Amino acid sequence: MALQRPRGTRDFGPKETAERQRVATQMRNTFRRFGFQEVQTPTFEELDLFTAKSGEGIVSELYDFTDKGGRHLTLRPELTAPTMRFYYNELTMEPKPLKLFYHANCFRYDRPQKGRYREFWQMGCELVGPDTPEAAAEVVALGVTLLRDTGLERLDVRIGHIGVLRGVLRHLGHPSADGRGGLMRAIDKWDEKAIRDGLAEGGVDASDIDWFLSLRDIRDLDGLSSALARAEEATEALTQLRDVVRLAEAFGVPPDIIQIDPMIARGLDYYTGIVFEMDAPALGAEKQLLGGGAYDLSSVFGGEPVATLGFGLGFDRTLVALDAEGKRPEARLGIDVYVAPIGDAPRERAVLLTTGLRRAGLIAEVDLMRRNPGKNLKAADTRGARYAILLGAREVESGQVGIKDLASGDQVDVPLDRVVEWLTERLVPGPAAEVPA
RNA sequence: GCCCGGGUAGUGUAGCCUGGUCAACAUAUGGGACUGUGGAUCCUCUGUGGCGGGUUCAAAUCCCGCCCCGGGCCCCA
Repeated sequence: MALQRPRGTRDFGPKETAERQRVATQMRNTFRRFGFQEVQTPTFEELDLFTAKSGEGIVSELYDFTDKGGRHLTLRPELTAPTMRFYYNELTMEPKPLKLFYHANCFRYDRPQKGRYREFWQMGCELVGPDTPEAAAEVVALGVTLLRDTGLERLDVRIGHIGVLRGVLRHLGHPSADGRGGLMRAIDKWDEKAIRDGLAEGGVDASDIDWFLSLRDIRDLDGLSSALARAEEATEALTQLRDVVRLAEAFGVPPDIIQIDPMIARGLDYYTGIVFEMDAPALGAEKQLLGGGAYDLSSVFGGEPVATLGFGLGFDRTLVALDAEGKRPEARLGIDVYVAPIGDAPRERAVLLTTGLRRAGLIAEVDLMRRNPGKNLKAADTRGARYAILLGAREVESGQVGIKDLASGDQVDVPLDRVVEWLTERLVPGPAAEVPA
């Protein structure tokens, strides 16, 4: 084959498409139960949208291009920036809280790995307006509910607050206390050497550096409070973090899966408060499923500052995690009924019958290949049909057709004008009818 | 960008180390026979070495480059 699909992209067959669709539908329903509404934005955007948000450095990982009008564009690498662009363009006067979610394909020029593709699907949401612990807690709970409702059992949730980290740095007199620059990245990756170097450059003495490094191992709120008693600069953020965790439990998050992680920095400049990440321990190197927090992109868009919370979720990776746990839904692609004419004479009658079945809402197929009865039964079986209808000249004559239950092999005669009724009674709701929309 | 392992009909495998007797087996699909239930059975067509180069009398087999897949590093807005 000379023509191949591009690296890092995938084709999805009927079965896989149905399975993905089913998980997606499940997730959409969860978003809706939390009061979020789905939006769509363009597949490509102005290049500047993403460089303004994330810096020039990201261009090497973008599918950017120049169109025939000389515009610098790029396929979207993520959906937060487009959604917030949409907000600042057209939605600023919508009633608050504004709850938006999305599910769409994104593109990054990366080295493909397990659960990581050049074209991938992201789900996510933005909650615009409220700056309260309830809002943050609801978003965290939404993320957890979303993943657990798919059937995923093992999930690690780590939650922190940028203000805690910044408060500590301010307490230590470090100039990166606004949360910018290489030190934050070193903390996010927890590169001890780089952290030591970074803190020392900022004039932090050795004993304080050791104290800072020791904070990472504290994974509960009480322990953190006593450890940070000396750093008043972090107190307010710590109080907020405590409120959010408490409320998240009230919003339905099982208490035992939350870990406090004061050192989540998300490697980004625009986070302002609560930050969180969720991992599937069943996965290897690419185990992070979801990440988000409270942020402010108003400077990028030049609009009024507005409190915003959101997260992005790797949809493909979530499916890999479900596979790893053996929880991926099995899609059934079967049809309800297969109509097999016997001989050429009743062919049109068979088509008319099929039309009637379809109008009644059944998934019905009729033989298109003029097979003999034996081959047709096999074909019906291959297509996963629950029933086959045998319709020959004799049946047309007597006004009865044979309906064969393909699982049991039992066959009964049913009057032609009662076929739809007979099948509908037995098939709705049947397994084949559960095939997701 | 780096390291490791792979790539044989649509699918699943065998052969590779030790070059020739090799392109095979299963299954699936298409066509046909059996003339109305044969979901069977039988016959049969099609289809294969990722791509390119090298070594050799001879390459699926050995060597090199590239492409793609998988695992890991880096990155991950």
